[in-house]
Order: sequence, then C-alpha cells, then structure tokens
Amino acid sequence: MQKQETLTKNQKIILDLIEKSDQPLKAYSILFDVKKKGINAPLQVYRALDKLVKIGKIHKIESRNAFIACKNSKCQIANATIFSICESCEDVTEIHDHKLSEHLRDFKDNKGMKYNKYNLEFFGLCKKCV
Amino acid sequence: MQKQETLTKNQKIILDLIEKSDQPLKAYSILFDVKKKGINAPLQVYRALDKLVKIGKIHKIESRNAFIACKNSKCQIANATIFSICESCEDVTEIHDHKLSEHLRDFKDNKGMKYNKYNLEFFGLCKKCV
DNA sequence: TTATAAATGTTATATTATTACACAGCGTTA
DNA sequence: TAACGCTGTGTAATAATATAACATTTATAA
Repeated sequence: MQKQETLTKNQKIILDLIEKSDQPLKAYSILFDVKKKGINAPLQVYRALDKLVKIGKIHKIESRNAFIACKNSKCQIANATIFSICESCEDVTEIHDHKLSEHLRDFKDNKGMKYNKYNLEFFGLCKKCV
Repeated sequence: MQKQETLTKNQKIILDLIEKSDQPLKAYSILFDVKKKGINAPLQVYRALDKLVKIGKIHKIESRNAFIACKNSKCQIANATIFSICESCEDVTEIHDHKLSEHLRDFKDNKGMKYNKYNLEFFGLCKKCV
C-alpha cells in the first residue's frame, strides 16, 4: 500500500480543477479559474502544480506547457508518461500500454546513464481530425 | 535522394551556432550570440528555429525549451526523436536505438489515431553525476 | 518544546514566445 | 511584362510562461 499524501488547501483546489477537465489546463488558465477561491498569484499555482506532479497526481505535457490529471488509480506512474496529442484539435490522451511501457522501462543506453523517468509524446491526427 | 534545402542567411547563421555546440542552446542565448551578425530580434531567431526544426536540422528539447543539432547525416528523423537528459548536469544526448525506434514507429493505439511524429525524453543521472 | 521542513502570500521580475505590420526577393503564369 | 502567391526579413510591441526573494505560518519530527 502506498502512503496517502495529504494535500493542502491550494493543492486540493487546483487538483480538483484539473481532475474535472479531461483535457490539459495551462497554469494561467488555472490561475484565472481559482482566483475566486483566493489564489491570487502565479507562484501559488506553480507551487501546487510542482507538488502534484511530484506525487504523480498530474502530469505535465511538456510540448504544450499544460497539466492533465493522472487517471491511473495507483498514481505510481509520475515517472513514466506516454501521451498522444492531436495536432489539429489538441486533444490529449494518456496512453497505458503495458508492452510499450515495459520496453521503455527496460531501455538501457550504452552511456551508463541511470534513468528514473521518461516522457513520451506522440503527435498526429485523431479520428475526428483525419 | 532527399531534396537539399537551401538555407537563408539567418537560418545558416543560427544553424552554424547550434551545430558548434554539442549541448542544447536556448533561443535567447542564441539571440545574444548572433547580435553581432545583425540578428536583432527574438522573432528572427524563432523563425529560423522553426524552419530548422521543420526540415530536421535541429530538434527541440521540449522539457528544456532548448534546441540541439541533429547529428544524423540523413536528417530524416525530425519526426522521431529520443533524448537522454541528465537532471543534475543537464547534459543532453540524442539516442539512436534501432530497436526502440522501430517499436515506437510501429506503435498503434486503440483510438484509431494516425501518428506522424513522436518525442521521447529520458531523465536520470549520467555517469559523471551518479 | 524546539527545530525543521513544507506551504503560504505578496511583489517584482525573468524567461520564453507571438502578433501585427510593412516590405523585399523569387518563381510562376497569364 | 505585370500580377500573383509564397517565403523570408526587419522592427516594435506585447503576450504567455515561469521564477526569485522575502516575510510569515503551519505541520511534522526529534
């Protein structure tokens, strides 16, 4: 069993918001939305986001500077993310593919580097946009 | 045979600079370096970078907002990049791993999405920083 | 209880990237 | 040749993303 992190007020507010969206949210759009809850400054948002990323509740879509909730109930995959991104409608989906994950997890380069994390983003056109 | 792109003056200046560095460069550090060559504004840099990325001469390290030259002589892999990034010294290396590339290229999700590109970033500690 | 770490609130600022506009060069084609 | 589309240039202004620095508070551990 995994230790259940206790979230603080700001962290909860921001996680709630991100979890309600099935698409990634940007930091300043989050800020706009939580102003009514008393969160006034970018740094308050970024601090909460950092923490939520660290504990695996959300992921950052690096190519989009946006944050999406992790739907995986185990919340153990903060260090191993795979996304598909439609370049037309910008729809983002997290991919859970056992075989591919295994492959990436087991990857060893010839430089003797020790990996603890990876992020993979696939780009293309979704069914609607083809 | 691949059509040989002819680069413009700005594109050449900026590609030269990036190729001389074995590590990624950031747009504003590039701007600083090319001011003596008459490139004065961020937009001039970003425009050249966009083009160079598009034709596969350089890649963007998304998690670092930085650009690195593609050492692959074929310059055909603009759409398929794998990097290893040391989180301590920030050393970045492009990875050419046939088997892994094949795996990624052949990946099909179950959403019917049509992929034309992917970007994979591995994070960890390099030999020096372990 | 002390002290240590983690989070907060605020202001200011740094960094990264784009919009908008005027114009130049080049190949096509009518 | 002229008219057109396309790509690139130069410049100014501004938008969008992210962090530094500081004072204070809360939670956790020793």
